[in-house]
This record gives sequence, structure tokens and C-alpha cells, in this order.
Amino acid sequence: MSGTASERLAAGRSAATGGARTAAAQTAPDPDRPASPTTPAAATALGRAGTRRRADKRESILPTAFMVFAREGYAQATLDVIAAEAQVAKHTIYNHFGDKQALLRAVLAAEADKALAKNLAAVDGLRDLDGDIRGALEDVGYRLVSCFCDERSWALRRLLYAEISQFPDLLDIIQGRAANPVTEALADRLARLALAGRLRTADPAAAAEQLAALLTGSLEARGRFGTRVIPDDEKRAVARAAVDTFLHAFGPPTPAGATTS
Amino acid sequence: MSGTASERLAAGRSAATGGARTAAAQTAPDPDRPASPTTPAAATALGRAGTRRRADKRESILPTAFMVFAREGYAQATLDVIAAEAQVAKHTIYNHFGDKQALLRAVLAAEADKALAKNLAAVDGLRDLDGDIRGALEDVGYRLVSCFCDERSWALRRLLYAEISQFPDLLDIIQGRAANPVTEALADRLARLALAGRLRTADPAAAAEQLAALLTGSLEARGRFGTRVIPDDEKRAVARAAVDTFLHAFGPPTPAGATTS
DNA sequence: ATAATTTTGCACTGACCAGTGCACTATAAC
DNA sequence: GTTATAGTGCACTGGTCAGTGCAAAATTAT
Repeated sequence: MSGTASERLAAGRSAATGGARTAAAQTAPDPDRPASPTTPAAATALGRAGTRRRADKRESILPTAFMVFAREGYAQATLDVIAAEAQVAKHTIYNHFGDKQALLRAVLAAEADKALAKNLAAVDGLRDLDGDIRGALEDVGYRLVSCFCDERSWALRRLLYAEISQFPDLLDIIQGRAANPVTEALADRLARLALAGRLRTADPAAAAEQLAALLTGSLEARGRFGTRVIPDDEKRAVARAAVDTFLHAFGPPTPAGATTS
Repeated sequence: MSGTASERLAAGRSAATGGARTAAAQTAPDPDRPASPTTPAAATALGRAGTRRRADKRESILPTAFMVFAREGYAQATLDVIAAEAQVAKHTIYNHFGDKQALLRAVLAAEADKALAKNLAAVDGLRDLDGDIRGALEDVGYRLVSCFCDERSWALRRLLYAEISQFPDLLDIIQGRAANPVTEALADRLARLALAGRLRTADPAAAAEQLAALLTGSLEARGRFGTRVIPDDEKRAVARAAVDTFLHAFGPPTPAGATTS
């Protein structure tokens, strides 16, 4: 009933953030939340002084905390280490987030937002209703696979999996912010393609669910839960095989889709 | 190259073990390790007395420790609690396993063994080379889905996911004992079916990988990582949809497989 | 400058817990 | 019985860590 589909897809990022202890506080200007960088308008809302610094510190803490949580695990990660690597006083973290749990929630929410953007960008590759469907699907599939295999994506899933029994609401944070929207977007694209006669399915949500399953199903084992880097051609091979099977089931009715391999 | 296929399948159990504190020491005679129950031969090797008691205690500790680890998480679980619930002195645990990490490894290994048995039994439903393929696949698929959705199976994956970055060798313990054998067994069955002309595939391992992906791909989201119980008919629907797609891609060449829905 | 706010450094509490030591008991082989 | 092995109960050490208190900066608006 409810679109319980390929939530496994979401969560991905390009893993460009390299060094840990050296470039911890660099905080690349990622398109996180617009915040209130230099606009004098937001200054009236909350606090008259230190507004700018406050946002800076927050944006400095979140990615560092995510890295530490991912590296050490939530339970083992200490706020002293996070504070040190973020070059921030421990008190500042408490001022911003209250306690460790709240910090985890904020970190996962921010990371899920980033992942969602990447995934939606990938799915958007299916906007073209006319071109080569197989090629477009393979391309989108490869991009989704890459999102899934991103280092930060693995870390996000690990943290979720690890703490889900302690904090069940984490699931809603991540699924609501990242997984479900991706699935729905994919189903939307497939529906348009079906309506244009390029695909054959009466249930786009189910088709999206199965496409996502085919794409990501083998990645956990292949990537050894994030401890092994999957080479690029292997990702492409997975995407191609997934799309091949997908098109056998949902491909266009008239022409044959079994030209490859 | 190496058969990195549907390891996600493995790990399942019927969850028949019910009460924790009441029937903790019951220790059903699961085919864990042969040990040396009453054989006088092994008595000469290590210790002359208490051999029987020792095995009893060990079999009492393992399932209780698994339950506590699953409930509280590895880091939060304390050996005092495990000892109390297993009705055993804390010292006894240290005598048997050395330290907390070793206990975790032993627990996961034992649980993976149980899961493997269940999964192999399910895959064995594909031994019949003559009957209704679709029906057989749907039945096996349903049983594999049930293994995957078992409470203990969720817990096993959660523990693995949570601690994989701290103890990477856990992956080998579980994949080697449970996931890989299941994948290979499934590939074996598919190969026999292909050779008998009932399926069409040149790469049974790839086919098994995709079948497993189709079966389990949507279960993480549907089961909310183990926090929601998937009703039986939903499991059957997932299996039917997976097999339907699978047969479109790998079904017999001559007859049409699109009779359902 | 002045005042409001935020950040910092440091010390401290309180709790939790892995692992150990020891004296004692229970079981089983002889 | 004796003896060796295994298990028990309890107290204890040593270490870690979330969260707090406080007083001194630093920053920004007015």
C-alpha cells in the first residue's frame, strides 16, 4: 500500500572530503542549509549578537561529528574527540544540540539531506522520454549505485542499522528525508515512461522497488559493507545486469530488448 | 569474479526460542558443535572432570548473550547482565570465551550456523527438476524471505552492521558461515534447472544474485530494519513479484511465463 | 565604551563497566 | 575418601565518559 520501496537506495555522496585531523574544520561550503550567512534580516529573529559565529560553529560541528561517529561508532565516539577535531569547545556542542543523542539525530538528518540531493539528481536522468531507454536506465542505475557505494552512504547506513533498536525514530528521520523521496521520484519517472509507451507496467511503485532492489541488492556483499571499494567497471556491470533484467520484465512490449550480451 | 552474490539472504531462524529468563538454560540440542557430550574418549584430551557441565554452560551462555547483544547493542550490553540472564557467574563467561569481543565472535558464529541451516533447507526446495517451476520458486522465495525477516536474522544483521567497522573480521565469520554457502547453493540449484531446460541462463551465479536481490531488496524498508513485523501475505506477495520478474528474465524460452496477474 | 551573547578551557561529579583476585562450593573421576 | 576441574559470589581496581559549573575571553550590536 504505502510506497515501501527502494529506501535502500538513498544516502550517497561523492566522498570528496579527504583528510580527517588536518582538514577537519575546513568545512567546505557544501549546499547544506541556506542559514543566514550575511543577511542582516535574520539577525532580528534570534539573538542580536554572535549570530554569524553560531551558524559557523554549527556547520563546523556537524560534518566532523559525522566523521567521528562513522569512524568510531556512536557509542564509542566521545564528545571530547568530536570537539577536538571540530576545533570547538565541548560546551559549544552542548549549547547547540543539547546532548549526544540530539547531536546524532542532527548529524543523520543533515547527512540524509545531502544524500537525498545526490539521489534525486541521479533519478532526474530519466526525464528524457524519447531517447535510448536502456542507455538512460543504465546511466541512472550507475549513478544510483555510485550514491549507494559512497563512503558516507555506507557510514550512514551503518549508523542507522547500529542504533535503530536503541532509537527507532532514526528510521523516520532518514527514510522520510532520503529514502522515500527517492523511491517516489523514481516511480514518478517510470510512470511517465510507461505513459509514453516506453515501459510496460501498471504499478510504477512496484517497478521502482524492483529496479532499486536489482541495483543495490548485491552491493552490500560486493562492497563488504563498506570495507571494500567497488571498482567503477564493476558498478557499471551491476547496473547493466540490473537494467537488463528489469527490461525483460518491464521493457517495451513491441521491440525486443534482448540485444545485449 | 568471485561469487559475491546474495549474501544478504542468509541469516534466518524460526525464532522458536521464546522466553528469555525462564527458558534461558533450556539449550535446545541444536546441531551446534559436536563437542564431547558423553564420549569418554575426549575426556583424556582436556580435563577429566566437569566436561559435561562445561558444555552445558557454554550452550547456555551463547543464546542468552545473543539476545542481550541484540536487545541492547554490543557496546551497551554488559557482561553482568548476560551472566545474570544466563544464570551463570560472570567468571564462567570469561573462562569460556576470554573477553567480550571473543564472546561476540562466538555468538555470531553460532547464530550464523543456525541461519545457514535454515536457508539451505529453504533452497533445497528447488531439488525437483520436473514440477511447476514458478510454484517451486515462489515457495522457496517465500521461505528465504521468511528467513530474512526472522527476528534473529534482523538482530544478526544489525550487530554485524554496527560492529563491522570496529571488527572487520566479523564479516568473514558471517559471510563465510552463512551468506556465501547459501548463494552458492542457490546458484547450484539454478544451474541444474538451466541444464534441465527449465531456466535460461549462462551464469547461474548472476541469476542467483539477482533472484536474491529481488527477494530481499525491499524487505529492509518494508520491515523497517526489524522494527516492524511483515505479515505473511505480504511476504508471499513479495516472493511472487520477485519470481515473476525473475522468470521474465530467466524463464524457460519456449512457453510464456506471463500468465499471472 | 557598554551590554548581550557566545565561546573557551579546565576541573569536577557521578555513573558505568571490563576485567581480576580470592575464598569457597560443587561436581565428577579415581 | 582424595583430587582435579569447573563454577560461584563478592569485592575491588582502573579507566572511560556524559554532562555540569565557573570564570575568563572573544565577538557583535548599540
